[in-house]
Amino acid sequence: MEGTIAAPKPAQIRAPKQLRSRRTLERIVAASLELLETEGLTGLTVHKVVAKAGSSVGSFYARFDGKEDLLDYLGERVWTEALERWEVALETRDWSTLSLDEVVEGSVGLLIDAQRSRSDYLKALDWASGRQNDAYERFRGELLLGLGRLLLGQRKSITHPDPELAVRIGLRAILGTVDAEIRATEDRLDRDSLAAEARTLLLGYLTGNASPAAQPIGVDFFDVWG
Amino acid sequence: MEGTIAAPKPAQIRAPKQLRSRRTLERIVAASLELLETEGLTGLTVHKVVAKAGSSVGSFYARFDGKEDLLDYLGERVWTEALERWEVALETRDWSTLSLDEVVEGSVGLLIDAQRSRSDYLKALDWASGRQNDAYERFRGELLLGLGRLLLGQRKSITHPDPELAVRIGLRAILGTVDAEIRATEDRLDRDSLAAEARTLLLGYLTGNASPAAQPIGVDFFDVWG
DNA sequence: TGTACATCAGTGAACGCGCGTTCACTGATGTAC
DNA sequence: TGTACATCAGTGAACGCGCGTTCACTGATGTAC
Repeated sequence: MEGTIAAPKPAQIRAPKQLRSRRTLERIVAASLELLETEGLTGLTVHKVVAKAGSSVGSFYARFDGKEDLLDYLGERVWTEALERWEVALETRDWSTLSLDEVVEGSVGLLIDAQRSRSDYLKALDWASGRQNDAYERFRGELLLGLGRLLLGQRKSITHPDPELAVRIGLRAILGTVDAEIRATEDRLDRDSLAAEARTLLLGYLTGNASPAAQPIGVDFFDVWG
Repeated sequence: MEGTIAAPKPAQIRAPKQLRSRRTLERIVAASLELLETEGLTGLTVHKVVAKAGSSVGSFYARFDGKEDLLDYLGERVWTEALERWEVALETRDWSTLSLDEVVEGSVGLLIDAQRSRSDYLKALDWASGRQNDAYERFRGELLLGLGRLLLGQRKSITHPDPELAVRIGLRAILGTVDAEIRATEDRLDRDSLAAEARTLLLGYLTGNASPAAQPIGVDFFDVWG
């Protein structure tokens, strides 16, 4: 729970200079994401992508140096967009006026919604590739860092002897629970129950007070994820 | 948290009938696991495997119908072995005489050691393939199921209004934390600190009593993972 | 113990497919005067 | 407005590499009498 995140990693492509080629690029990106979600990483071939996008291999290589670059670019796009939404979600509210209880509730909600909104991509690319995860790790790092700061803002209310450690462990625990629920194929807990349990868990760990949720703040308030 | 796990899935190969070919098979398995850990799933090709194993493609296809079968077989081997160790670990002790506190401590230790011992394989194959995870999911399911039963054996000490749910969520949270720690490349928490925090977290969630670890049972007691 | 035969095990050159990538070419858009 | 030229965009046949897989063959081990 320190400094900033690893290297930026450009993910550079030859930028389109006309509207026409920008559209082609967008079609290629869209086709790639679709293929990733339907057929997984193995099904993602350059030929299939350009066929689905109604383009051609030549056009593809006019933008990207190779397939590798496509993967980088996709990750970059998906996660920077997620990051933007995330920042909006954080800035929407003045967290300093809230109690720890409320911060926990808000954090848990944000975390759940953020992960849920990317679950398709997660399943397709990140849980499946094991290499192209840089952008995701960065996003995940930002989530944990941002929420960690929020929670540590309520430091006086945290009774755990090592608040930094507690926040780090506690957030990871919740993130793990959320990921597991998202991956689950059956008996999936609905969002609000999940949020309530995660809140109880985190609050109990931080303060030693695990009383069940008093009065939910209202979950939709935090919902900025399509 | 119910019934038993999905379909068995045979992962059948043409069994060796002489010592010589059994040895060859073992060399192929060992070489595959090594390649998986050093070069990842992409680096695992039949030619490389047999070269590293000091065998030949013909020998390979005498055992396996194809590469797909190798993956199945590897997963089967790794996780059934893990499962056997796991069962030994469970049966080593009479859990019914322990308090909830002790059961939590023991469970947490088992979970951590089980996951840590497989972390290389997890990184190489399961977090990287996204398809061959059946065997791992089965193992993971057994972990959660077995520990869930243990914890629910102390049902009276659990104050959470829905003990089944609490156990399920709580265990997933810990598993998530452990996975995250294993994946971490820097600032990795040492095993005992991780165990202590996980214990506090789980116990607090289940009972509302998050007092820091009174007296560790002795972590080595549960250590059956090389 | 020896001989004949069947089965098991191992070898590596060869094949073919699919993939990523290149390239010579045509067409569209922008710019200079 | 028109003409000439440069740059951008797009096309798809072709190439070559690496991979999974096959196959004809040699050698080792087991079995029957």
